[in-house]
Amino acid sequence: MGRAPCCDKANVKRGPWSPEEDETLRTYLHKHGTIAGNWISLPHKAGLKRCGKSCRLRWLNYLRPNIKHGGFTPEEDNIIYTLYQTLGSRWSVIASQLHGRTDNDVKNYWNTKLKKKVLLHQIPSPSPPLPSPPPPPTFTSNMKAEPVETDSLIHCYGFSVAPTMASSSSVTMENGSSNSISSSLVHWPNEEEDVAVLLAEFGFGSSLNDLLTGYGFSQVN
DNA sequence: AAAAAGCACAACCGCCTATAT
DNA sequence: TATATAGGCGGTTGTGCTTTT
Repeated sequence: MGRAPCCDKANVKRGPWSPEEDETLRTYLHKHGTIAGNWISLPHKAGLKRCGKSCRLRWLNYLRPNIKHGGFTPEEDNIIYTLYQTLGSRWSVIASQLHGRTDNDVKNYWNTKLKKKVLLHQIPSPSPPLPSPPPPPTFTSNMKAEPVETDSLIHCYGFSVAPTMASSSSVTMENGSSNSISSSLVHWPNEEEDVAVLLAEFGFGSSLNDLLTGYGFSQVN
């Protein structure tokens, strides 16, 4: 049995949002907030003939305050390119490092413009090519993290990055052998959200310093 | 001026994950 | 522990605008 659809597609409006619908959604969310109730029931409560997912997307990508559209700066180009090289197409993580940008915006920008710029070498390569990450391990037990504080500043592609907490964990493989995984919460300067995925995903079997060095970071004392 | 092609971006689709029951 | 459900995400498509022929 497949998953039940999130809404009755025959009875919801699709396609571009009208200014009236935008205003209805904006007014409702200003009054009730985005966490009151849930997105699925929101359209009915707000009086919209839309799928809840569509409302969520419209709010997050267009109506939310402080959203920036278009006009990406060269600095933003570099950030996107750098993070794309490191993380791949993890647009939500990349967008979280750019104030006011949405994952959809960054994704569209990459697919329509930035990718071509890179092919035409209009974006300077910021560092030697990154090594291929090892394949992700398969876990058979829960990880136990042991936080290790580190206060070293690290430089990468022109960014100063401070790993606020490194952790090493013991993991048992399917074949019974054990190994360790290093991860770090990386805080981008002037950003509220940490990039926890940067090292955790690829860090299997290496120390934190080995990882950082391997990915083009150089330590600054 | 009209048609075709290209482009930008909003929106949808379906899968995966987290969480509640 | 299993199942159902909502949220979140990345890939893809649709649509309208602009540029080219």
